[in-house]
Amino acid sequence: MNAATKRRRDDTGTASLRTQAILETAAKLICAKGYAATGMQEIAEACGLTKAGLYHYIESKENLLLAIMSYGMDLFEEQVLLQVVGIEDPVERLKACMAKNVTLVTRGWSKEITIILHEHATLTGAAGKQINARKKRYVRFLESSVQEAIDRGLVRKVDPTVAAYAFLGTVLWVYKWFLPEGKLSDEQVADGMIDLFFKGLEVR
Amino acid sequence: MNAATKRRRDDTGTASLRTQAILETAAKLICAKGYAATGMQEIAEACGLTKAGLYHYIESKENLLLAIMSYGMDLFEEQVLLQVVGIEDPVERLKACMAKNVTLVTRGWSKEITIILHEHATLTGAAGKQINARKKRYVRFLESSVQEAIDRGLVRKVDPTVAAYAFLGTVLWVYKWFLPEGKLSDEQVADGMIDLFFKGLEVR
Amino acid sequence: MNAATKRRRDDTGTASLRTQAILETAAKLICAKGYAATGMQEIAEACGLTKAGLYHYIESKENLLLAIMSYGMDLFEEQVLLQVVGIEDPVERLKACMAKNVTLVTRGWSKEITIILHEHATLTGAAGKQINARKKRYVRFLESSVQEAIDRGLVRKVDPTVAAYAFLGTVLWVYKWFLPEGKLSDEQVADGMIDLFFKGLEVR
Amino acid sequence: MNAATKRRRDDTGTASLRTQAILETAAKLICAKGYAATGMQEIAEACGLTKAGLYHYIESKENLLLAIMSYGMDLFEEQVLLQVVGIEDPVERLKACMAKNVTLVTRGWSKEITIILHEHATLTGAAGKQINARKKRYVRFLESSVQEAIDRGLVRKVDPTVAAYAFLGTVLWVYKWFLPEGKLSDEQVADGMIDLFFKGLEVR
DNA sequence: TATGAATGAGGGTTCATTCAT
DNA sequence: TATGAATGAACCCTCATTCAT
Repeated sequence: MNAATKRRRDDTGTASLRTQAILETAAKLICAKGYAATGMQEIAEACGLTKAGLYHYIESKENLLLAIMSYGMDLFEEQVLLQVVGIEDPVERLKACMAKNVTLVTRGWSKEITIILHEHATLTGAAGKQINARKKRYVRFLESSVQEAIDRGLVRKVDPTVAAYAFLGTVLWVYKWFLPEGKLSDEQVADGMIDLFFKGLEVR
Repeated sequence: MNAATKRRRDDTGTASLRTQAILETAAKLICAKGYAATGMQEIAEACGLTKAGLYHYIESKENLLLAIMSYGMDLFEEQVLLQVVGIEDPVERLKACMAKNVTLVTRGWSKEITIILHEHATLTGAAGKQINARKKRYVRFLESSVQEAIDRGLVRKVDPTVAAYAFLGTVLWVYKWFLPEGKLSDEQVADGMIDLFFKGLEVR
Repeated sequence: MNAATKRRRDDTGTASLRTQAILETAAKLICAKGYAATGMQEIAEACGLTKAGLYHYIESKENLLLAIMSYGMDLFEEQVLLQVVGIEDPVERLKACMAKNVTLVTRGWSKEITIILHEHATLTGAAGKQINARKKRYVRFLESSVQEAIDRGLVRKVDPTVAAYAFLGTVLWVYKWFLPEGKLSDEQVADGMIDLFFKGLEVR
Repeated sequence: MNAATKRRRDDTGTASLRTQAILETAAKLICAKGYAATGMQEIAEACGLTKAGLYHYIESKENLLLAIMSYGMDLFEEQVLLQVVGIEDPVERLKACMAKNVTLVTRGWSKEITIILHEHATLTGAAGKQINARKKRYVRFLESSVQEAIDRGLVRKVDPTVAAYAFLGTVLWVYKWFLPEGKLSDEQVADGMIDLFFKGLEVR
């Protein structure tokens, strides 16, 4: 129960400023090169530390990834879920959610989100379960919002699971191709996708 | 530059039967564990070869991945693109394309497709460009089909690029969550997604 | 079931000539500096190999120690136990055993024996159990020989366990102080200890 | 060369109360896991200190081992040698010595003794010489006691060196196998060994 | 075609130790 | 006295690759 332990992390909870900076740096690298292809050496150097020095702030490489992903999930929940759960109309809720979600992915802000998406099978064991549980919660939220909309007669009778995953695919695939300097602005993408997802491609 | 090299493959062209079998085996492993996490040792063993023996059939690990991906693209083009390019009605063409594409992902057939999707940033340099060019061709095909449908007044005026990537997200994200033994059959997923993508979520 | 596995070791069984040489070299180093203080680097260098090359012959450092100890136990059983188990008179048997045992320790032959004695608590888990079981067999052999001698009225009524461990202490402690070039020859030590152990220190 | 150093210890001389407690704690760990396998981190933690804090009390890990061993030798000399040097009859002296020595090893009291015995080759250089010199003194004491007994006609004519090392082997090997909760009490072991060593195994 | 042997580079991690505060 | 931060060196081990046979 010494000070070091206290200040560092309470298991993926809040971290010291320095630790936060390290997570940030590590996320940038892992996002760019992939988890497996990014060495601790490299991360340490990017942090202005030696490999050994880096280990004052993290427990292991795996744990570092978990911390990054946890932070990413925090970010997502704060910037997406928390912003929309209060919306009463389930269709408006889903539309707002899609907008927030696309923006989160398109804005350069969040390498963490990209990492969560790309390294979806990297973490195994307890750590993997921890992250997957939080992802699952999002799927459930989407499913139940769709179901609620169906019950209210606001949307057509579709399978909520298929709809949820179609929603996610539409929104998250973006990380694979979107370029901030490309011909499409993030708003164009968000608006276009909402329009498509809710109104469909075909003429009415 | 020995005889073996000459006979082997003309760089992602047709391969000998034995080489084909090796690609198959390697794909299974890489699909299951990821490229970086799959060792040459492991691959060699699974092929009933020693590491050194394996190198008679492939040039390098990177090249092996390229070969797998190229084969995956062949497969995709043969089983998806080739089946639908002939369809005159652009909407029917896109619907058939989506059906074929979802099926390709859901059916266990093609670990190669999964690898192409997951390792989308692993290959760098010339090899990466080669694959990306073929992917781009698919995007262009989707975009122009959408544009054609718009021109004919069959679908609403949407941004063809956004539509193409929404199409892709909807269809390809499936590899991240679909389980063959899950509660949804592959047909349910394909039909559900076509329905959603073309008719939209909201009531008309 | 490839050739490599076949030729190498059938789990601490017979080893290839090269492997034998490596065990020999490693034993010399570990004997001199202790297991924990001897690096794989060092061992590899002494074998004229790189670290990576060394790993073609061994599985791990722990396994290397196990192999050395197993070989030492083989040596011991062959040069001590096997030579004396056939002797009918239990007292003569124990005397011969002591002679052989002292010689084994004093002769420079066997760094392996020294390692077994010194690193008696280093190996844990299954490997440790394996070696300990063989040691225990030796203790049992001594105990039952003593008991047999008591039953025949050849030796005084003493606790066989105490006698067995006194025997072992007398004989094995030698490894801690004996120097081949010292003032005492190995025969003097062996004879002196047999005399002492069986006749006792005090005048009769 | 700060104030702390000055006050601390005059190299294996008397230590402050706090230092004593640290030696005690460190000895417990080193005894249980071995010198090489015990980390400074671990020791510091067990002392309720950080690694850096620990270094206010010790100079180095090697020096810590020396201090423990020195303290062990103090203990031994006080509890064994000092208790028996005054005994006039050399045979009684040796018997008492054996009794005290066995007890010292069997009683859990002294991890330090176990460390001295087990890590007999760990300390090198000046530190190693220092401890070995004290050990040698014990051997000389045993040798001369035996010689004295021979001169007085109390024991048979044996080589005093062999007798001394047989004595030590008998008595010290105990640390390798004795368990406080085993079937033999420490008194049984001590009595049995004295009986054996002085009267011999064979019937008279 | 296929092998065992071998390697250089690097993997993540831990070590005892130092030092400004 | 005691700390957190930091380090260089070393830890055991695995990697993709090469090459004589």
